[in-house]
Amino acid sequence: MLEENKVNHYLDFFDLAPEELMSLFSLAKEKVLKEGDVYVKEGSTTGKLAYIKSGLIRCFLLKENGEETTVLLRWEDQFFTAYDTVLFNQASRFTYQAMEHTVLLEADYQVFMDFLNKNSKFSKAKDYFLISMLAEMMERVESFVLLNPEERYLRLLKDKPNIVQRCPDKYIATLLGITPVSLSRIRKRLTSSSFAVPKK
Amino acid sequence: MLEENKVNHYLDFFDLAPEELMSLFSLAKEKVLKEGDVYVKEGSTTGKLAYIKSGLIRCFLLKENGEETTVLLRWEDQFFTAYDTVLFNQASRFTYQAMEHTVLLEADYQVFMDFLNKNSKFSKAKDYFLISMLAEMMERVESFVLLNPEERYLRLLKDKPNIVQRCPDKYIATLLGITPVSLSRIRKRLTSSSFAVPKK
DNA sequence: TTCATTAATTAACTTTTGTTAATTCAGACT
DNA sequence: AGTCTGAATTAACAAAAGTTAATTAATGAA
Repeated sequence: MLEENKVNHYLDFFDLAPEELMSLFSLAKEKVLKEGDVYVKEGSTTGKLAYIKSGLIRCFLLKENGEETTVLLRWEDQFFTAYDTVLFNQASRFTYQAMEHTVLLEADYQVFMDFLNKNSKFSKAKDYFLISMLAEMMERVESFVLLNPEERYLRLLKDKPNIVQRCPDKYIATLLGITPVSLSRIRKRLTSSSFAVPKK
Repeated sequence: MLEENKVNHYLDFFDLAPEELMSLFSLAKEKVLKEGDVYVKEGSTTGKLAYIKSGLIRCFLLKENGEETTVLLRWEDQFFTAYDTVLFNQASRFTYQAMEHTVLLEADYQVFMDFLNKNSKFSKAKDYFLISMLAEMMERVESFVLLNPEERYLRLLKDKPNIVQRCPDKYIATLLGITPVSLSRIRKRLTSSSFAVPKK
């Protein structure tokens, strides 16, 4: 289960009674991943909804040339799904891998949603995953049309300063839509312009 | 109202009875925009959900230097909202403008959602806007991390071939995260490599 | 501690994009 | 037809990013 302060946050946020929140959690089971473990493999069709209690998950595409492109990074207190399966109803083109020791609460997406649909008390909770994910993706799209690669890197540092210590640069680079070589140059430019670039 | 074939599509898609679908439409009213009309202005706090019966809407940010960056294009049969207001609960940073004669069905977002929440028959319809918007934004994010500007342009042409005739290049360019000059060069490169670039 | 492996940086070079400005093109209006 | 306006193209140059490969740094296992 969750810690006291997070439970209270969700009670408030979803506007639920404690028993109601408990009934939601009863649908989920805990899953522990160690660094490097694959949670969802390319080709998988398991429609899971997962909440990250702690840790870091990387969603990436393995290209024909053997290179990996990071599409998403999800960390503690965020939800995620293999969105190919849940949104597009197809086998996952992506692999979801733990970048560090990670603890998930996972539930079957459809079972969870059906449960939420049975009682309108849950309507707020039901929207939460979709809305928060959509909000984040909109911000991500904005960052691509409004910012250049250097600015996107700075924004990521602002959003999640310790990501640099938790995830290799080569994965961060492709997440930003650039190559690792280019990210290295950006870091150098920032350093030489007296910006405090986080050490690895 | 909608044409017969679209009504049938939504009855099927949302799994509703005709009367139920009608009750949804009764919440919306039609709004006609002519080319250049502003639908939502920067600073607005009206939380509307709109369905585009026909036409094309551009969502853009006006930057300090006077330049406009297109963040979204939405066309016929798509939903949209001033997402700043609905997702982030803040005044819109963006302006939504009709690029051509456009007919909308609009409803107050909160009134509409509250109505849908009252009856679980509507749960599928309720998710539809969020899921389809999220799916599209995920594809957009993918296009930025997996494709270069030329490939993003080609993908847009594939998704919506007539967009080139309906929207000036300078707006398409910023939507792709590049400058109008760069898009012009991409079009030239494609032409000279015997690709059939659509005429304006 | 040493060795092997992988990540990150640097270098050299090519390609693309950004920027600014000039030129050409197309549509709207008188 | 002629003029005006803004879009699109082109040009010229600077800046940044991609690519490939070499070098250095960091990490982990024996």
